[in-house]
Amino acid sequence: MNPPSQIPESPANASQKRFPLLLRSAWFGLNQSFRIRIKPLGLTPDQFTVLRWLHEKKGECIRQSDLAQLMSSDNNTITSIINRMETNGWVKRSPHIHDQRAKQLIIEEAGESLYFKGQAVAQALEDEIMNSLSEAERLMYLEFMHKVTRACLDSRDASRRA
Amino acid sequence: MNPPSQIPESPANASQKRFPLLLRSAWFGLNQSFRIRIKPLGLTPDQFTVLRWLHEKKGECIRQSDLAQLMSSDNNTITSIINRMETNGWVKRSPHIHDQRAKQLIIEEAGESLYFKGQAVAQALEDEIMNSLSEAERLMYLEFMHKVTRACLDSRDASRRA
DNA sequence: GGAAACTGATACGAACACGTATTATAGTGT
DNA sequence: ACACTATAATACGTGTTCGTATCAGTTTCC
Repeated sequence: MNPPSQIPESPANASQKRFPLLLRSAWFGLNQSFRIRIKPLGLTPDQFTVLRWLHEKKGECIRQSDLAQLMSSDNNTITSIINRMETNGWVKRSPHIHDQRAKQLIIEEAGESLYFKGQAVAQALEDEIMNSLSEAERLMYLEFMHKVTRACLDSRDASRRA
Repeated sequence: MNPPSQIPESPANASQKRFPLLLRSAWFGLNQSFRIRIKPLGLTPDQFTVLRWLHEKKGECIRQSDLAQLMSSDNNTITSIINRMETNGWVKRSPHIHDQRAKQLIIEEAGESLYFKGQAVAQALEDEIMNSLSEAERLMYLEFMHKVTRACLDSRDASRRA
């Protein structure tokens, strides 16, 4: 009675151009690709993201809640990620100078070394994806994406306040 | 010694326009906003996505592995989501006609009713986000996004085969 | 100075993501 | 018929996401 189970890939399917579906697939695809590629390093994508921020903000005082903001995440998630990474000796917690509730995060040498290895993989992946657009398209796309991302985060903040 | 902890929001920060960061923030923002808004329905975003596909593909024979493909997910995750949703009486598993290994997924009335309520919320959210672009920009953006999404999924598939 | 409101981090539990292994069934080639 | 390979679903373990509650320290306002 039913046609054989097939995944419609390219038919005139309107749902293929709906923003939420595209965003979900793009994120899952990118994340899964990156996960597979950095697995030999013993890193997960989220752990790499932590290392990236701590590297780029080195010299600044980054608290766990700052990292949560930077990663569009929350304090709960950061706590559990940092627990594992501290156990592995990639980052360490230091007391904050002015606020005794807060903990300053510092990237360790082992973590920095891992970061550099992961960064090469990340850059190659980013270039590969961005090559699907021409130079001119890419500039416009990133501009649009920036606006849309802003709208998504604003919507979240509005929903939280409501 | 260090400047006070602050989240740089708008400075000339090149990392603000990097695709992986934008994609991550957009996805997290959208997903978090949607989660908050449909929480009163007792649904999670992923459960809603399941309902959406089962509704849109109603009449076709959808196996769990088909759903995994449609959602850019995998069989493990689908199994556990369907377990919960079956317990709630929103979907049910039927034996597949031609393949005794497979299970056909069918949306129940309670699930369909929930879907319609969630769909109203989802559409409002999508419209709200898309309003950050003009009509012309939106068309171009969705076209670019489609290409980029395709590239992300292709990259994942290539990484899996490697 | 002191009560109230707020914030940073954590504990705990539910839901989701994903890797590996296992079982049952299908398909393939000889 | 037979071995070989592939696929559908599941069980189990680890890591991530997020809500709620809790505790300690901070800020605000009277």
